[in-house]
Amino acid sequence: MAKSFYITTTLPYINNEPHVGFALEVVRADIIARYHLSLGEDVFFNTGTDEHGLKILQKATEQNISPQEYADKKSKIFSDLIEKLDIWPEINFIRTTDKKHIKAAQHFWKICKDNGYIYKKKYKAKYCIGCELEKTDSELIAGECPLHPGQQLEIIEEENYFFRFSSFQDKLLELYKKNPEFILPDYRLKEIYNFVSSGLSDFSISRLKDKMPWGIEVPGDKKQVIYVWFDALVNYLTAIGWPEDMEKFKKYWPVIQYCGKDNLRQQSAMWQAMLLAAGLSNSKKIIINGFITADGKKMSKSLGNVISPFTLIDEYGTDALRYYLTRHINLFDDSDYSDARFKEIYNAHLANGLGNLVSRIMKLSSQYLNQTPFYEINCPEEYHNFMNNYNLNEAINFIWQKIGSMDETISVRKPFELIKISPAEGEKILIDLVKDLAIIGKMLEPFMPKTASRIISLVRENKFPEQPLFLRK
RNA sequence: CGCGGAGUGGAGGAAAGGUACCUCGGGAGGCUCAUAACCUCCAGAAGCCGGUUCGAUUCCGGCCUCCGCAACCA
Repeated sequence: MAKSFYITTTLPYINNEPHVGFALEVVRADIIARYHLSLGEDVFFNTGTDEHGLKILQKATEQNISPQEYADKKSKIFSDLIEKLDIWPEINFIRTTDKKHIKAAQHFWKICKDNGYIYKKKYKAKYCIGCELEKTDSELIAGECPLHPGQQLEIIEEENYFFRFSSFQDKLLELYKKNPEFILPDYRLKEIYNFVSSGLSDFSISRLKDKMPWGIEVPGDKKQVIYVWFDALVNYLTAIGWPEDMEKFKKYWPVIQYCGKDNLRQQSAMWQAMLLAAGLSNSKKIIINGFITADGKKMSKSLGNVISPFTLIDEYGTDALRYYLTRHINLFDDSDYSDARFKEIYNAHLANGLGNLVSRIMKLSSQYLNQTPFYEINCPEEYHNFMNNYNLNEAINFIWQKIGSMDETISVRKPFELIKISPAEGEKILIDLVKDLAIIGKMLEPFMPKTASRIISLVRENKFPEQPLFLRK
């Protein structure tokens, strides 16, 4: 039986348009998924949308539609993006408003409750009458709401369910110690270790339905809904059939997760504690991406510098975006984006680099070789090592090094000249070049699926590309 | 001392205890298979101050500067 492989992204919250950071996450996960597919593994790849909670309710109210309508509309945009990014078509797209997920989340709650990790408690919240919203301390400046300075905050008391996060400190620390590679990169493991070491407080996992009806009802309490985080995280289980199809679940669990650095705590501490509370085994690995900044600043709606993946795809094409995200965004640290840089990279590496190389080789090949040799294409060992270690950056660097050395070979060994003087020698060089080009195509498959298949079929049919692979911009 | 990250040629990035690499840009030459593409060569760099070391840009400490995060914010 084929080895199984389960990978997921975080579910983006649908209060805003998808931005390029989510594209980064899903593209990277897709590359890993496609790579494991190419190894013949039985891959389950999950993404979707996180759709409950106050912000969604507010947005829907603003637009005068029901939260479900709002969610349907927004979720569609995300699934369209998945398609446009050329993500593996068999990806599972889960919505936290799916019936199956709602049932699973409630079931998960019950187990945690039965195991004694959920309890009811009164808790005090600060409420700003101006905003008509609860405020957390971190939102306040000098004890006042920054939007309504001088106004007294009201203290309200509310009864909520709490999760005994505090019970899991030792178990979490043990998890981190035992699995030094549980989190990538290692400094994020250190970060979360410090956080958990410093002590954990229980957190609220429900909301009063009167105040916030847009959520999954707490089992056995019609007055409360499950807090959106607690519900959303369960999707990683629901996606692979839990709890109904335990056979499927056992086949794929545990999961490899991609997430942004803002999700470190939720994914690698809270979620892991939740799994322990439900008696399930922990995730296999969590890979933490950095952020993409825009011209040096954090992307935000108020700054108006949010980069839309749709715009980039329309301008440069899907594979160009996939290339940019994997090669020119740091694997783990923050990286800056600018339009000028994207264009520069597009022209230098895709048009002048890869695209031009394909043209020059295939021109020679189609002109001088009767047919291209059929080889079984095997990727070099180094490539596999990088891919198996999730080191997409090094893997793709390796490909471009190869491209560079092939350009050099053509200039230095001049097959275009040799073929006229000494056909046998010229042919031999050409055959090697074509063969290497096929390997490039093969290695590019997970990264740039369309481009890769174009290269491979050009080689196979021994054709000169009528349209350049990447037009100069 | 809340936690963490970063300061490398004109720009953006990488690596490494001992000739600092890549891309873009600048300069010079070459080639003609190719998308005015490609190849070769040249100029140009490590925030500041200490320490460890035969030797540090790399390790350690301090300072300065920048940037995240600070949990019920999804």
